[in-house]
Amino acid sequence: MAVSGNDPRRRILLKDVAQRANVSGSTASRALADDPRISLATRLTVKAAAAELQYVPNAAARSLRVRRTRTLGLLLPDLRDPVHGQVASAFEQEAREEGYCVMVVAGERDLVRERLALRIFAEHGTDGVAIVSSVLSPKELRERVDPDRLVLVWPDHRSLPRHDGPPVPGVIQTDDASGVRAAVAHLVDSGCQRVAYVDSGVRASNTTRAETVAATLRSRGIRAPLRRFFASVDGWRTPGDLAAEIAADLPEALVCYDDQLALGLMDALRDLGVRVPDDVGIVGFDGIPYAGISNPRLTTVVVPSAEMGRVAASSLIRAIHDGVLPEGVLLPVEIVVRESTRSLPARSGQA
Amino acid sequence: MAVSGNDPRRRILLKDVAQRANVSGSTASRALADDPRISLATRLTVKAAAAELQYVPNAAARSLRVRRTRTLGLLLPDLRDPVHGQVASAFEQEAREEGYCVMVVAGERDLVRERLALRIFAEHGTDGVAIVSSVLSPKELRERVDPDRLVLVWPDHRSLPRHDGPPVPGVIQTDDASGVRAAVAHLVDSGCQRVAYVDSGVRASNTTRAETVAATLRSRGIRAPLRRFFASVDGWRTPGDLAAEIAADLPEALVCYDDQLALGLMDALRDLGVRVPDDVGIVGFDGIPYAGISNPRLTTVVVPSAEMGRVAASSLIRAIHDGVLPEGVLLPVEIVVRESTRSLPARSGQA
DNA sequence: TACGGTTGCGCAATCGGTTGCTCGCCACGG
DNA sequence: CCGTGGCGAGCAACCGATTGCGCAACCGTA
Repeated sequence: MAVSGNDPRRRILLKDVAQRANVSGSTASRALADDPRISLATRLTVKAAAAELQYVPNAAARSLRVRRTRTLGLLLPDLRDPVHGQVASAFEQEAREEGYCVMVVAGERDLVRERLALRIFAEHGTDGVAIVSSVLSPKELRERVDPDRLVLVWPDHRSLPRHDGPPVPGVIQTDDASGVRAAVAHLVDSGCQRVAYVDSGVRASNTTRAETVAATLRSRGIRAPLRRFFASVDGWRTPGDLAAEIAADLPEALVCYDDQLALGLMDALRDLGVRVPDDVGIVGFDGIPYAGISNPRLTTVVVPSAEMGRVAASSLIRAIHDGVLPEGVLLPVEIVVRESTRSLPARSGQA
Repeated sequence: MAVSGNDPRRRILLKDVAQRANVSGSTASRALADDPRISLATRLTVKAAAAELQYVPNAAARSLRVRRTRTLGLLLPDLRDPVHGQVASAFEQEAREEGYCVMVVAGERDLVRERLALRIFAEHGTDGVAIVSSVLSPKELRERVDPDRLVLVWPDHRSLPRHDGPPVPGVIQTDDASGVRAAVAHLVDSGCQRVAYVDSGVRASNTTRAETVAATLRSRGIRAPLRRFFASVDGWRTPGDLAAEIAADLPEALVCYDDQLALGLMDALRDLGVRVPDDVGIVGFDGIPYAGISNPRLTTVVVPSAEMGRVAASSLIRAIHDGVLPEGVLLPVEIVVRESTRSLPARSGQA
């Protein structure tokens, strides 16, 4: 019948704790904050009272007063794909360990939703905001969010200044270019001449990787223009269609925009009787877990997704505390050679 | 030099809006809330002022007064794996569409961290909490969180009342048992007699699935006791070790705890020269995207992860509005037969 | 006994919206 | 001409914690 306490389940306030400890609210507050002006004895009494009453402070009241929420906003395109999952996971973990909690919004690569997210962060007074691969321009982002409390996580540097310049404060990138170069170099070293690039074609803006592929091929003395494929034209296209187009005139190797694409393509190629790596070599990008256990296992450029999330959170927190953004970071990537590009040298001038 | 406004970049308050609209703060507040007691003209004036000044209300102040935060807490074990990523994604999306935002914490299957998460939710005054596969008991959860504002998402029903009873309010489950039955039935129909179950062995608590496998086999007239394997004993074990143990005396088919395990196992078995499905059939569980493009493609019991997240959020929100928890939900699962169990009938009594 | 210096604690203002109650004003009917 | 009703808007309290400032008690010392 009666609830466990004698009160009608009312939430415990600081004032209740104070009352129980026979001190004022101010003293209780200071005691819980270990203010040295409060005697040790009083502090212990107050803490004991708080524990007994199961006092839980009201974050809204506190943040109203102190103008900090110990909350971070995380805006990313999607929580479903492995890369962003990794980033979000590491970000949340790092934040949590520093005593911050995370408000996460998936912007779904939509301008309106992303703007809304930023507004929500503003309303809730997040102490800082991290943005992963936004469709908003860095310029607009910095207008809408205090730039000193903002870190940009740009796994690929779409619409960001090329990272071959000096690092931009608050921007965390991966060294895509050298990853792509390593991938192409690996293919060329394996004897491939006819390398093609398969772009997600979500937006043609990201021509950087294709350019890097082309440049690397040229630097290796391969003169033929780079063939390019697009995983999606005008919004949609099945992996089967893409595979068919590729199979119609098979290159020796494919560099794919990311692992997801590479794996899907491998699957579709299998349906067409195209063997990997015997008929065509494939390289992915990202290093998602499934790249390591696919059949054949996928050669890929591993980007440190978790590290990105971690660094993003710790940079942001440092920015909050010091008031100044840490230098930008360019994280290294690493090529991992697996079966999908093995035994390539066995093949030479066929067709 | 000077910032864009004439003010020293001070945050815009309601009072500023009121001033600009020549009304009092109360009127401004009511106007922005479309209170019918305020004349239309005044409302428009106030809204215009708010828009011009780019007014952003302070959520802390508001929730302090109205005792609602329009924030939901989401506690899950991990953001990295595809299933929880799906759940989180759908939860966040649904919440966002209803005007709530989500505070997410990964509990990492750790008692302390999960309790801490609940406390954080309490401090921040989340209007509701959703918990996915906690290691805390439902009893403890309901003690620490207002049970009327709590939904439990239990993809497998570990330590929850078996779902063959009446649905429990606020509990969202999947119909695991019938999924497992369908999987086993499929194998038996394909001519398999010697079916084994491969458990994640994170905790031996989840014997339910193994029991269901065993019971289904018995009901199909197969008398031999069920062989069980464990993907982890005492915390760690490589897929290779597991595969070796299995390969040493190969069953005809393996039912795996989940897709991740199944895919890892397939990979490890391939190293041992064991062919799937020719030497052994494999069934997974969850229906993660990669199950559909693995080689061979994985037969699996598809659970509606996104649906779980969506339903969790909408149930929670309904609970918040109506003050009473919607009935529990048991979501259907579906077996999808793919290559990893194909051509099984071709094989019969070999060793 | 008186006095300066600590030490320990409480008063009351404050953070920024929200809302119950009240009040002024105008129109209309008696 | 005055009473009444309704509409539109403002005053001030309130949500719950934090904190600047001040005060009282107590110490030791002269």
